Amino acid sequence: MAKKRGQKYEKIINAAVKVIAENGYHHSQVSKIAKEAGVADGTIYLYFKNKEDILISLFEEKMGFFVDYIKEKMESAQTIEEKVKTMISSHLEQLEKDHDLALVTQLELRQSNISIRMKVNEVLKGYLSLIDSVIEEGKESGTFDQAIDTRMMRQVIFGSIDEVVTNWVMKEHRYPLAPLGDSLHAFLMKGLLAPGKKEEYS
Amino acid sequence: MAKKRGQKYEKIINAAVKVIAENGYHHSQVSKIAKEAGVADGTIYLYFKNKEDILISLFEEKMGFFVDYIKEKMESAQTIEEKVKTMISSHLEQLEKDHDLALVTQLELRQSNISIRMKVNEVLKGYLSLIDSVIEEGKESGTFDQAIDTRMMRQVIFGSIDEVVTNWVMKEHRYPLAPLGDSLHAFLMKGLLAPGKKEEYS
Amino acid sequence: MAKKRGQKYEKIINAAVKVIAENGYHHSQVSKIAKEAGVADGTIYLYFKNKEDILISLFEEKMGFFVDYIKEKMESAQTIEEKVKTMISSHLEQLEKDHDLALVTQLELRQSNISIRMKVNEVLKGYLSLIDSVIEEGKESGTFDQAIDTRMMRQVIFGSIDEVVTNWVMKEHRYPLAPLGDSLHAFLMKGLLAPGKKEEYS
Amino acid sequence: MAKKRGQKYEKIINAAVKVIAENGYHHSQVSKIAKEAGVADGTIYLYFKNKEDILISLFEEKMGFFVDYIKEKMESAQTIEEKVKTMISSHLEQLEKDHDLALVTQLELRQSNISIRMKVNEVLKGYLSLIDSVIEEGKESGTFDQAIDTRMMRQVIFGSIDEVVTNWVMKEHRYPLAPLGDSLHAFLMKGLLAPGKKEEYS
DNA sequence: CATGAATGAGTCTTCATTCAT
DNA sequence: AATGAATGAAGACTCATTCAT
Repeated sequence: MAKKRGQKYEKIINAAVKVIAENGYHHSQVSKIAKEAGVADGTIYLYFKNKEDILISLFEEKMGFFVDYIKEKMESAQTIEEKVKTMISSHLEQLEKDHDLALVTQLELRQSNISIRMKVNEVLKGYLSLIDSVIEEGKESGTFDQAIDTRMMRQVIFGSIDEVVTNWVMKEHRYPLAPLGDSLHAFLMKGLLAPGKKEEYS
Repeated sequence: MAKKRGQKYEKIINAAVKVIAENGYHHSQVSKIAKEAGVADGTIYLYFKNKEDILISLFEEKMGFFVDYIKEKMESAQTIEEKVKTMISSHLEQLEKDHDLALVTQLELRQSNISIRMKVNEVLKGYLSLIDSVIEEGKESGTFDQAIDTRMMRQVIFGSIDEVVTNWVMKEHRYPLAPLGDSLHAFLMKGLLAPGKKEEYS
Repeated sequence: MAKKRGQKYEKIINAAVKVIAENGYHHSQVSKIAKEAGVADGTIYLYFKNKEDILISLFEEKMGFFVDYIKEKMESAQTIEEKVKTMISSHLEQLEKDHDLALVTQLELRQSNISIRMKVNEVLKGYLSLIDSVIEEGKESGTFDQAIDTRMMRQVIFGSIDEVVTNWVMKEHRYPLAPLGDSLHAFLMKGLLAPGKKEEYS
Repeated sequence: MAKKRGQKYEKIINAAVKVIAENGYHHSQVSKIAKEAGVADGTIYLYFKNKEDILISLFEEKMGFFVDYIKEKMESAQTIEEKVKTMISSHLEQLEKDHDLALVTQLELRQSNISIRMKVNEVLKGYLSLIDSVIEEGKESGTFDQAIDTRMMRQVIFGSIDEVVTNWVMKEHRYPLAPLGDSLHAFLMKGLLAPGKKEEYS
């Protein structure tokens, strides 16, 4: 029933981002999104099952591109340290480039109900797996401390970056975000590096 | 008008935690909270200005006690490392003890509208200041790296702990939370310690 | 149960007039009247059956005095014309003296429900009978036209005075009310006088 | 947003008149009006901003037609006396024809809050201006007494007619209303005519 | 007599979703 | 495929009144 493509599909997703960024999650009615997209209310339901589906699709679409971009950037990284650095910097860069998207993913979409947030977490798994694989690779190559609990470390890494971005959004993007990537990276590396590697890194 | 104390005040707050934990934020009607508290709907409004006020008061009340408990525990800590360890462990312990409260603060209350979340952030500031003061103290005593950006580090610490707790709640408390405090502490310390202190600590 | 006298009874009535004049009928809660009267909410119910009873009693009390005053003034009138003139002037004078009361009787109390207004009409009957008796007297003495329908004339007289007062209240008492009594009287007399009496009067 | 026309618009207005006439102002819930109109509750809000808007629109719609009808009838009147007579008779005739409307405009709508009544007064101004223009015309043509205060006379005329109608409604339409128009007219004319005109008129 | 904390019935309005055209 | 008018369920809050003290 709901076609997950077509130019109107894209139009509606982008309209949703704009409307939510401008009006806030709770003031973003389907009719407002339809108007912004230039379609009739009913048309929304030819492309999306329901309102929840718009939000989840929005996140899938944008986050899919988001993760793909990070992966692509990381491919040119040589060392594991560079990979971590690239991951952090491309995470920050992308969100800094699109204020609306940052506002929607960091603040507005988190006001949605549990069922949407569970689906959002599903989408996030791709990114979390990427982080996991980097940590594992570092541990296997001996660069990272073998004793590290991968899951916990992934939560720390993601939680740290996420908190930094959220604070930046809540401060209404009043300072540049990307520069924070360096100190964030430096800090995380200190915690990640294997005992013998510390000096090298320093 | 709204009396911020009395046994009914407490009863209503605790009823709100239970009802929200059981039904989710969006299905927690005032009448349901009143019923759980064993009072009439109208009685709620003798103690709270409106529904929003219940949620903010809930957070203030519980988070006030939460931070006080952490502060008290930290008083018996001798070294700065111990302080950080105590902070993390008492943060985790408290939430592990009260599953309902953890669910409400980590997931449900974050679905509320911006105005509530702004107030919640105000309340959180007490805790964030505590983290700041610990970092500053560590930097001044030479235990922590002087180069550390306090604000960013506070975000990393809070974001890490918060993410760990949120994951635990989302996994429906299926594993013990407190034990994660040690590795979290170990990791954060590695990032915090001043260059010369790393060996000592190890 | 409800005692229709005592100093608190008077206090509550006067408080009601003040509260309604200041806040409007629909924003005059029983608790507000109680506070203004300096008594507890529950005390109101020792003197009045219910809220409706306060309003009716207010009207009875004030209108009783109002009609008594007019009657008294009319006693010293010699001719029937003077009686009419005195009736109109003392009607206007009394309301001009007490802006709060005028506001309450002309505007606010008319927002009450039908059952109150029916009771209010009962109270008004005393005044309407007075008007009737003056008309009848005029007709019997030959001063007024015998052909006049007493009921209709009473409605015209009361309706005219009432409309003039209401307009004055709605214009926020911005002009003196009493002076209008003369032209009102002159007009009504022209309509009332018997054919042969017109010249005399002029 | 609110479309001020369409057959549903009319349906809802007429349903409101009927429901208010039958149940009284304070027992006329929006859902009751919707049911009577044969539409869903929500449909009301496609045509009216809110409940208040229904009542104001009702008055505007009906009173607009009411005044237009009187104006039209008055056009065929030759003399100024005939104009006054026509004005009074068509005022009474219209309300006598529609008992529900009379009940709503004379009693029920006056129980509404100040903001509605202010708007109602705005609508009434059209009628009051009409009365004013007749009085002015009579004064200019020498038929009416030049000394007459137009504003006061308008209040007397409107107040008299209004009181006569209100009494008729409160007596539950138990007697015919229109016949009262003649004596009302006769009375008002006596008061209005210029000194020299009285004999002519008689 | 007096208090005032507690009660609980009652209603307007929003907005996601449908479906006849 | 697209429209947009119509639907109708759902919930926070007020305030007159009571009654234990």
